[in-house]
Amino acid sequence: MATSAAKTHDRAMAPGQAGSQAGSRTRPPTRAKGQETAERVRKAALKRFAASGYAAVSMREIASDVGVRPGALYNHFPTKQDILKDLMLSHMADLLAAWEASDLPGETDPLERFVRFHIRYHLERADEVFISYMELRNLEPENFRIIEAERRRYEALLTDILENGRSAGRYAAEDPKVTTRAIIAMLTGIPAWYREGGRLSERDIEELYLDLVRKAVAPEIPHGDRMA
Amino acid sequence: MATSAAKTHDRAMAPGQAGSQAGSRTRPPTRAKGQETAERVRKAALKRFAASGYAAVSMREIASDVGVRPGALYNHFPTKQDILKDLMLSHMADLLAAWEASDLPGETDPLERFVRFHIRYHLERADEVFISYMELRNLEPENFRIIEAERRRYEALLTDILENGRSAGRYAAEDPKVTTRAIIAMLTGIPAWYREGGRLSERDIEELYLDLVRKAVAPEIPHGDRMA
Amino acid sequence: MATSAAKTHDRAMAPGQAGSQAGSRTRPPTRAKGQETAERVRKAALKRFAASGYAAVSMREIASDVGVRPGALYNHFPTKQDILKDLMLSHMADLLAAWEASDLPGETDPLERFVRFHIRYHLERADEVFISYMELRNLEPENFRIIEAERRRYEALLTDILENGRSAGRYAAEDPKVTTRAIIAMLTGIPAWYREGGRLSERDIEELYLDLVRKAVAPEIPHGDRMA
Amino acid sequence: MATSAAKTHDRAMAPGQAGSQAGSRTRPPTRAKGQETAERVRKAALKRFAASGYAAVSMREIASDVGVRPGALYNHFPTKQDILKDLMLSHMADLLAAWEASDLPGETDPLERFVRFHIRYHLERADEVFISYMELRNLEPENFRIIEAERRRYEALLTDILENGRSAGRYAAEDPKVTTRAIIAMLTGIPAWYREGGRLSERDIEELYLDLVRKAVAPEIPHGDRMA
DNA sequence: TATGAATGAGGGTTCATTCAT
DNA sequence: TATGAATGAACCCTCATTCAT
Repeated sequence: MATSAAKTHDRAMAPGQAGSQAGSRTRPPTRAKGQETAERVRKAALKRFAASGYAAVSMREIASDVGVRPGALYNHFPTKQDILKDLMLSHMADLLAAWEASDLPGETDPLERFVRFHIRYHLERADEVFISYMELRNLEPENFRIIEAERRRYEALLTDILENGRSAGRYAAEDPKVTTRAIIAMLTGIPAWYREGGRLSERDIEELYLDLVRKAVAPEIPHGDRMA
Repeated sequence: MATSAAKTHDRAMAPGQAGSQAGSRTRPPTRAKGQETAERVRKAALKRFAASGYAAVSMREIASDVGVRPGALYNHFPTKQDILKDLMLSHMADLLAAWEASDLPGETDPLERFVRFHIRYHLERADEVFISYMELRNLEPENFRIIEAERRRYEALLTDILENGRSAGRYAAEDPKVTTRAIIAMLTGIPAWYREGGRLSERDIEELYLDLVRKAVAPEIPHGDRMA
Repeated sequence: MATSAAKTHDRAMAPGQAGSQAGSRTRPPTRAKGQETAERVRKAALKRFAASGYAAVSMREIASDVGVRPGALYNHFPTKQDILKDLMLSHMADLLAAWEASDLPGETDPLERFVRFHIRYHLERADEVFISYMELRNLEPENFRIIEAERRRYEALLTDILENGRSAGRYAAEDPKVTTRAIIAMLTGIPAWYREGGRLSERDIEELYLDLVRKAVAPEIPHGDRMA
Repeated sequence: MATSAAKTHDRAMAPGQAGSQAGSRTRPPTRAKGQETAERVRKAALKRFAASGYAAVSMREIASDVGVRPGALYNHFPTKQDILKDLMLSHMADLLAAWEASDLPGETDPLERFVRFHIRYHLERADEVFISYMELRNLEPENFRIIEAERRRYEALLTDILENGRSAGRYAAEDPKVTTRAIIAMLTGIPAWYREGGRLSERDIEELYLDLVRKAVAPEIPHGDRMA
């Protein structure tokens, strides 16, 4: 599946990303054991940040989850902030890479592709998504800028789709930028309430939201039933 | 205006609510000076919580904003958690009261009324709205339950509208509960990016989102232009 | 005695000094109990810094000496550095104030007055003197500048004496600035080895050093006994 | 030059000394590369200790200066304390060896020889001298005793000179031990303020201090100009 | 109603050192 | 001989909160 490829890709990139943060006291782990520990740190921090919020999570808690003393974390990440940065950067990189790799077979409408991709990815990676929205304000300014740029890149994908669709007469989003935000907000809200095993399957959700989105940007308003 | 009536109402209730929580060690302040201080605490906490998140804000910061020593805060709120609870409870009470009071003149379609009300209220009270979404996880369980109940009451307003509209054949939301969440997520996302004085006025936003919502729940898809 | 007056003076000044360090989170203690604690902190820190050096002393140790939890220290001094600064500033202020107040009865020669004053004061306040020489490098740059200026003021006292004495033909210090440093280094070295109750009394020391200093700056070398 | 011979001598002895300290877990390095690294460690530690003080310098900083990971330091010195001990022992050995080797041509007065030697050596090896005075208290008791013994040996050189000179009627130091300390304190203070390229050359300093010392211990006080 | 002073817990981070590789 | 990874202790400091005044 697309996203698992992305996951592999991401982890393959990670050392490069970490290496690019010049001046940090902590080199990225190079030995197998260190790489494993670093990955466990990422996973523990992700879970904790998603559950309690960055500010409410202590390095001691993360260390305890990982099964290591607090000081050992600093062999892998120079600061707590860097763990957050790493998680958010990886997430955005994964997300964009997964989009590139997502070529749902038999689908031709790009809007449908985007909606399905977004829902699936966001349900699958709920924690990453969650902290990427919630912890933006806990990023230091420079990190914030980087993440914001990635986010805009992602949103531009949908804006392009809407604009192209409008030129082609397929959709009628009056203001593609606003519509982009509206659709993304709508879709991104799903993981906040969706629970597996509930009344609706993931596919049900996809269909329902796809229908809402399609109609919202449909080129024409049906005959006599405008409201008000 | 509707909301100012609500505000009065809310403030009148708030001490009573606080007093009713069993075990509260702090008497509600009764003198004018104390009420003023309490209000300044609420305002300072609101700004800070919205800007940095509950966990990242210290009582010292709030006290400093208010112009008082930390210890003095405890004459007005028994704990930091109670400040958060107070803000969120007031917000939900205000929101529902404002809805009751909102009778936009000349409007007849309830969905339009809801959309316009929600956008206006959420842009006007962006900080309250923001913390009400962001700080849910920092509420103690009982407080969380109370807030969640209020939130569901508010969402039920829209669900009812959608269900009634469907019965009447005016809208065609296949799954009104899901559609409610979709619409509310969409609308609630606005304050995250909307800036006064930007390209679009608040009224422009209202029209654009109203159009999206109307079409999304429109009863029929026009003739031959389905996507794909 | 001169120095006890100075001590009183110093403590009377201290709040003013502390108050002048704008922006610090910690106000100088205002209530009697707080003033007492602050004084105990100063004393404990002085002893510890003199014994082990600033860098090797922990706030925990100071707190423990004072009989208080570490956090309580921060009600009196914003940082560890501020304790050091306070000690060194007070010392220099005390020293200069004590010089002003030192009017040894019956003495007329200013060089003698200086030598006796310096030896007495430095033996009496050995800890303050010691940290003022040893911990200069642990002062933050601005604090360092302040202390250095005070030190130069003190040294200038002796330089003036030597220059005036040279004009008057009483002494023959060829280079009064260098001679100042030489004399002060010589005298300041005393507390490093002098122990009360040893072979020599404090007065013995005074006489011995006074003799060395007098001869060193004596205007003429006696007849034929130059060395070499 | 005298001191470079001493330097060679010292370095030749140092490993042996280190090896002779019972219980040392670290074999003295035998291969060329290790010896080089050990020397770089000494140099880096010397600079850092002189600049910031033993307690304020971390093994990580030293390792970083050397271009090596902290763990590698322990191949050369068993503990941080041993680096300090090594530096101070070497310094004292060097100093005494340099004195032995110092036979300034044409000089006959031993006091002049001592003064010139001391000033030159202390200006040339300012860092070693500095830490040997400043870091005494950071030596473990046994190391302290060793260093103190060496220091007394050095001071005894001057005391002997003064005593012999007094017997011979050349000088008149009333209390040779006190005078020794006075002179050494005076001379040792020079590197604290002397800067190359300043108003005075090293030779100027020598002459000025030599003059002060000579007069201070001159056998007679010139006729009528006693002070007071 | 507010303050100054304290507590006890815990925050992120650094430390000297060890040791398998 | 050097490294990467870990330990366990300690670092300075901040926290929410209490309480006598």
